Amino acid sequence: MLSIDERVELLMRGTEYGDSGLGSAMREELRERLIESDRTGVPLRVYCGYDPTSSDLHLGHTISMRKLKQFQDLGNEVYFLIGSFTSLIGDPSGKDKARPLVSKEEVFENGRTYAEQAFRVLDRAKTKVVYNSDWLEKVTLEEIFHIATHFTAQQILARDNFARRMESGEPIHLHEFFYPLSQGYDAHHLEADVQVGGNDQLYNIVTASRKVMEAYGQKPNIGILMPLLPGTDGVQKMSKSLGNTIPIHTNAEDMYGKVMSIPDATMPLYATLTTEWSNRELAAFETGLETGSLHPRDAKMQLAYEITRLFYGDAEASAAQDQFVATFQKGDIPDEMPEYMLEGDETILDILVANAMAGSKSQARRLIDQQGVKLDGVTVTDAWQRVENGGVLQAGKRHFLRIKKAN
RNA sequence: GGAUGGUUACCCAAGUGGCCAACGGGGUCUGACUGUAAAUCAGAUGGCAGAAGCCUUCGGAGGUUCGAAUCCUUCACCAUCCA
Repeated sequence: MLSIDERVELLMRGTEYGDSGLGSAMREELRERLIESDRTGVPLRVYCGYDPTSSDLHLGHTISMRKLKQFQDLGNEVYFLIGSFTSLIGDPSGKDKARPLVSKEEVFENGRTYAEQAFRVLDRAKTKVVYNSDWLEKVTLEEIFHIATHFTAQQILARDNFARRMESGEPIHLHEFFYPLSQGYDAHHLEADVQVGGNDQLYNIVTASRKVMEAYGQKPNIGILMPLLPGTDGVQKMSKSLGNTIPIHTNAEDMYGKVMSIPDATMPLYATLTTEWSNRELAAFETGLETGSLHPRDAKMQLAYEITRLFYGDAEASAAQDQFVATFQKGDIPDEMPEYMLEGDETILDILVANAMAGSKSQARRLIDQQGVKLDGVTVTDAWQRVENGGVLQAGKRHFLRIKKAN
């Protein structure tokens, strides 16, 4: 068993508060709560909420999940909360616009897949999956009033995203005010000792949740705030709506390739947040990059391998790596690719469309015009060319199709 | 309840009778260059059509006109401000 100090160090690793006072206050509370837990033998109750507004979890979500895993490995009780109620409101955090509302059916469908995907990181047997609609749906208006008396409009409007919207005349809907209160209610209901989340959750986790818990006479939860992971563009936060995600639910090749597509400057952040490298390995990685002793390409390959390995294991990760080297570094064709049986005398144009390598015939023509289509390595110039004897058709850099002749 | 503004392609946004398949930006795609990327440069970006050309699109429906994203009528939705 790790000492208290070691545990605090581990659990606070990678956190980001944007305010050193808050960070050290949280660290101190965590230490006290761990000591208390040791004394009483009651594990800490730790949770993180996920709003299932889209169907897939991505690498950004795994940051908080890895943190939950650390708590879990230390014997604490972990709740994976699915925001089946709160996602109907839409978290205004970090948003300059109100979120579009999602339907209830969608939310539950997504919630199910979330939990499944989460077990790629978390220990299934030790994780409790809960849905906040189970209790939030039953909260009475009276109770809402009771909670709301602890909040002021000024306080909420002072949050910079609301302030910006006030400034620019963007609408602020009243229901958005209730998001932080609902999240606070979750913490209260779960009697949470610790709540993990992205640092855009500062208000929800630290201010709102603690306020609500205090209103109920509970010990306020400790916030463990993690930085947000930028997407594959390296700039904006990873988010499905921006299309810059690395989904968990994919395959090893895709994951490896997507990690390889992040900009160089983003590598250290990814290494810190999404790998299980020790502090020492991490330091070696970073100094290697700084001093130039580690080639950025090789560094990124290490990173891509490590991230892929965590989800798919060594065998698949190294297969993905081999394939990546072959296709992108050597320009070979990959070993595996979809196949297509010739039916008659289809033209290349037809085949491209039939196999979704182009969205329409017009698109396929453009692709050919732009010299983006190759048959067995030879650039196709004639859209009406036939593929008599089969071969490998390539569209762009990464889409391949093995065409076979029917017998 | 009153006043005003708005609804244009994946997103933002220009266009206020013909030169509009619709400026510009973002995104995306392709090519070049690379270290795989990023950055940069070039091109493309509704559909059908081997060229010409045709068809569909500017919130919905109807109308005026030789001709409408642009004018009129009407419906729907959204927002801001003042009560």
